[in-house]
Amino acid sequence: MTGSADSGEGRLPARRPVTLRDVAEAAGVSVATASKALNDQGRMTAETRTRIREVARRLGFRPNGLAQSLLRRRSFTVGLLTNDTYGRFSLPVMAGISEALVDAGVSVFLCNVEDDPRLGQLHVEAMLEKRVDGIIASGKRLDRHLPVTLAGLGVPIIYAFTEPDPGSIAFVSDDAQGARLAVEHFVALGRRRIAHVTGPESFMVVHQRAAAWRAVLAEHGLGVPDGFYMSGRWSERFGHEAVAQLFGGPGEKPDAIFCGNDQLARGVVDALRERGLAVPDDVGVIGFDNWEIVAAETRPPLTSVDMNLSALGREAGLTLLSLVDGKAVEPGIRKLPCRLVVRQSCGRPPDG
Amino acid sequence: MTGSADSGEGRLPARRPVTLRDVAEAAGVSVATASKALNDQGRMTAETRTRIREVARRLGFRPNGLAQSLLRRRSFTVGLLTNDTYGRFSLPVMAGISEALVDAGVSVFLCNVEDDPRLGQLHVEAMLEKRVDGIIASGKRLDRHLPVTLAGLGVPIIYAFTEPDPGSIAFVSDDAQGARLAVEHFVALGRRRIAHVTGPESFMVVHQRAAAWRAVLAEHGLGVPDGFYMSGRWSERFGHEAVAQLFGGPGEKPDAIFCGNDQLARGVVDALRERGLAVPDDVGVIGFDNWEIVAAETRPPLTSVDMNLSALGREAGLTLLSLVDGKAVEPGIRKLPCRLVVRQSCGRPPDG
DNA sequence: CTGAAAGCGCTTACAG
DNA sequence: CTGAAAGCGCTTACAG
Repeated sequence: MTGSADSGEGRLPARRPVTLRDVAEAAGVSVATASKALNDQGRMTAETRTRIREVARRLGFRPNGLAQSLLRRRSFTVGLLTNDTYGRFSLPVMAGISEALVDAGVSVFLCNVEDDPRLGQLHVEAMLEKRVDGIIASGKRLDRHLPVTLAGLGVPIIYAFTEPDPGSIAFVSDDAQGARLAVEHFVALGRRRIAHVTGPESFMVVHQRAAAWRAVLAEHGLGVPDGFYMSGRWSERFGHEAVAQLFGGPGEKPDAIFCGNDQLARGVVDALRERGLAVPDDVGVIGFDNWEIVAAETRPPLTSVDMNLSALGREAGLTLLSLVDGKAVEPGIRKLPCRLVVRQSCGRPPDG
Repeated sequence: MTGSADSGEGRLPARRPVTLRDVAEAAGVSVATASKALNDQGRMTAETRTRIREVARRLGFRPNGLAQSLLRRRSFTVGLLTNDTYGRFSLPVMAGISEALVDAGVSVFLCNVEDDPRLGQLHVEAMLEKRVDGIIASGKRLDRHLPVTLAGLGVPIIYAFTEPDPGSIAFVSDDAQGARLAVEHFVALGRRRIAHVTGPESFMVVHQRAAAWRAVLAEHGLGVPDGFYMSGRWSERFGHEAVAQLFGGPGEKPDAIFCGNDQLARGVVDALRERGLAVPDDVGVIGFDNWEIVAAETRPPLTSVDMNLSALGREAGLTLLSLVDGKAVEPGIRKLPCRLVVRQSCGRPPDG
């Protein structure tokens, strides 16, 4: 049969997309009727409806979302502002957001603003002109602003890991709870001299995690010997330096080290091994971030606190959707729980 | 002065955006005139034009991009399909693409398809409905397809690090050239027994880099002793295993090791140190990828081949823009050059 | 120099 | 049961 319609027709790039009008003409009805047939609106004979649908299918009709959006005053797009394109934090968050939204037919504009106000401005302008239904501002730290002003834009906004405007909604992991998980795990394993090696004190999370570490120790009647708290850089190198200090001098030595991130933990584990100390038998180590590629390659593989970033992204996405739908959402900072991923660096249970 | 217009007016989220009609009414002209005034079209007294502009500015008018796009048949959006959201390859590529496009007023839809055909389908549908001007398909390997069919979509497409459809345009780094850079650097440094430790042979790049390594050696009259080529996994662990084999048995020992990625190189460097071999004095090491966070923390810091991913992304973005503008672009696979980032693991020049 | 009209591709009351 | 009309917010010939 010649002329039979197959989905391969029309591979020329320059062709005009088929419009509703094309469908209507081919089916011998008005555009209005065609529209209603395809959207399950109005009343018409089942026969007419299926015939129109059949024609639409055959022609490869795909409604123009631009026209629909104009009418509905809803673009089914949201903007994702981020300053962490190279980093590993935003990624799982972005994946979670995207996953939550794609099923609602909502697409995400990726707006990498780094720390450049010009880029921020540019992207915000573009988003607004494209009439995004909402914005997610995603960063690396709750205590730092993105290089943009988002207040009073007239668009729903959700913040994730970045400083929110007053009265808005922000998502962040519960760092204190995450840290408790790690330290309590050590305690349950029978460790009694638990040190903490972490990043610079200019980071809010450094204080939150350290406070939780101290609190758990206190709750169990454990002390913090001099030098058991070490704040420095977020680097393997500082992990090495910390071990040199912790084990180099006189005084009490730790039997466990809770680290502020996985890179520190990696440095700590390597340094311990180089000193002839066994991990976890002599010293247990737990990291933070559960950065798979570091945690899994550490020898032994690293136990680490996972911030559930992609679940957090999903939550953020769904909450934005609620906001867009006009639902009322309580403002404030929502702290989502972390989980401990146990590998081999922390030690086995006493009865294991 | 009461009623003076300030940019802070209207912070209520539910307010209607101001339209061109609002501007026209406020300025006492027709919408047509208002449009022309703002777009520098048509002829009118300079006075009228500036007055209209002033009104628009005062009202905070921002043209509705949806309406403009409908008319222009150009949405000023492109879709970025990727299956590497968690990985480190797509990121710099995405950043480069985004950077190239933002200045042209083009926004990027982030479409994470992982390896799921359902997700692929979903995102392609969404992009098509939203009338993207073009698509960039970005992956991890030129020898693997994304889980989507992109042929015959009627939209310009650029491929980056993923298998292109026949007759289309793809960007990828020049792996052979990158490998040559590394091996020639070793040769220039006076190394004569250069081994190659790399990933699985199921990867096309493994063959391309290995061939270049062999070619450079041959050009300099250098041989490949038995066991100097080791193909395994892309992991630190395999780096360790490789060193154990290279230095554990009898036979000739390498004075340089070119590694297929930075994780391998990291494993190799660590293993060499553990054996008491000095890097770079006894054995030079060069990695591939220039994954900053690994390369910089290796002791000593790793010399590595950089694929210039973000420049590649920029090229891909600009090329897509040309296609969208209807310019003819030669199809084929474009290989973009790598560069060698010299740190300390490869050794200093003989005269250094 | 300015405005009325038509139209981008669709949807939604409202008639008939 | 189906269609004509109005309209989303804009732009662009075309009149005047």
